[in-house]
Amino acid sequence: MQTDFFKNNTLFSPALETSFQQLAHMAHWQCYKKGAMILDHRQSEHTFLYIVRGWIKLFKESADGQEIIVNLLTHDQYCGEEFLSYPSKQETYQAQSISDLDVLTFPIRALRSLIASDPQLAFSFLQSTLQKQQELNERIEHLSIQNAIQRIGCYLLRSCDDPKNPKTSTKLPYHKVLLASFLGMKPETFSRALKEMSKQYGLHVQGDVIHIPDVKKLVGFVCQHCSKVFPCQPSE
Amino acid sequence: MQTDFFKNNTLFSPALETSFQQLAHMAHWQCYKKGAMILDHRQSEHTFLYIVRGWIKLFKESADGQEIIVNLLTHDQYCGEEFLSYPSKQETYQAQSISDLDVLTFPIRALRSLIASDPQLAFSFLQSTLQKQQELNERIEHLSIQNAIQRIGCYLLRSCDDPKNPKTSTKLPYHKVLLASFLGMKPETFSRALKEMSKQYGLHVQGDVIHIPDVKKLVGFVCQHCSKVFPCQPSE
DNA sequence: CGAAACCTTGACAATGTTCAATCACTGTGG
DNA sequence: CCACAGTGATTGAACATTGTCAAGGTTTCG
Repeated sequence: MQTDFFKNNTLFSPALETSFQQLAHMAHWQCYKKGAMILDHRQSEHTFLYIVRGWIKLFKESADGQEIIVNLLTHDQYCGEEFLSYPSKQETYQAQSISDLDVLTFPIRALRSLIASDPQLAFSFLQSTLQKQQELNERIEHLSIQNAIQRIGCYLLRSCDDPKNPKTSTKLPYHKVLLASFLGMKPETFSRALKEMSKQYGLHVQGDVIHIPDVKKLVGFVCQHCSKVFPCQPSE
Repeated sequence: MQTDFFKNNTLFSPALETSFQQLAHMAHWQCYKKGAMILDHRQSEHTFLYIVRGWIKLFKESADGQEIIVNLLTHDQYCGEEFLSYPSKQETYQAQSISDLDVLTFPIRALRSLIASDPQLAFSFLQSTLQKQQELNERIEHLSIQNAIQRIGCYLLRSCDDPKNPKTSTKLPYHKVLLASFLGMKPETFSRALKEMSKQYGLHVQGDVIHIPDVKKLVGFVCQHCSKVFPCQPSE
């Protein structure tokens, strides 16, 4: 494994010069096909996973056997950082690829000691974690106060190709079932909400490609209960 | 300000010996009455706030003027850590005391440079942030899959006096309106849910004191969709 | 004491879920 | 290449949950 990858990466590049060799040494590059199990509960506890290409699904099972989607992650996102804290009372999960996938895996213990010895790397992880925390706070806000249509609309607006254009479009990166679950609703609700949005806001849905002909109109409904207004600047 | 406080504190105690003086120097001890405004948007961006005694409410306003509860925090919890990242794209908020209150305030810039220079303190903040992240993940899980009764039940079970006892009780630390909003529901829904829980699970509600006569029975309903079972160990 | 905030309740509307049926799409083996 | 199984997506109807609005009771605090 080359050190170049780490030197050109937002998360790792602030590290001390001496740390790059160690990172390159502990990381393992792995490739998977779509649908492969990447981590089980036991493995997740010992693995920091950095995604280079593709998508993964993090999930758990509820007491009554339902699958709970924890997160959906893509390139330059990662998971397992929670196990850097020690002793860890964090929850484990399972990871599965939902597309062809390239990842880097790091043994958590080795990464933990490196971070503890490299203040610059520690600070970079802290910054990145705070950023992630912000995203979680947004998800909580949305689940608390937005209805299904608003949550979907918010997702579409944030993932659209050209936010500045008055009309734009976007392509869902994975199945609607997954997205529905990630947004905290049932697939049927998701389907009906999309249909309703077509009627109300002229959305054009063709498979996984969605065209938004009037961004402003959609924003007017989607962002009304939120603390921010698209393109998601604080509303005050 | 004495250094003793920091040396006996989970978050700060791992710091380098030389950092304690600086912490003591930059921190300001402040006391407020119930209902005081602690931080406005502008101030929140520059302040790390550590609560010594009492409760605060963090909140924002939505585009349509509703109050959004971001968090409710009490002693040994803190806010403002998100502004340690720099340049910060984090969202600001307002803070108000909801009880008599003692806090420590830190100017964020000074704290940021101290953390950047003290690897042990940086690592401690990273650990603490990861812990907080875990809690946010739990809130998301609960908002996604639990109904109103389950969310309330989960809150009551986690805050009850004696989790091991088959019967126990708890006292709400603040108004029901706040708790309802924190749990993502309307006050009316909260009120009706408590009533329903009295009927179904024998809860006895007297003002802000709630008695749970049969913990096991309540757990059977509350924890069924969750990935953990009371006292909140992973269910697998 | 009286005002204001908090809390509860009822009637009703809006939203979301469940269950079952159907259709569309994809990949596999004959 | 086609038949077919399996998954994903949509739809309808019945139902459950939550929100809204209005009214009235209760508590708190100056």
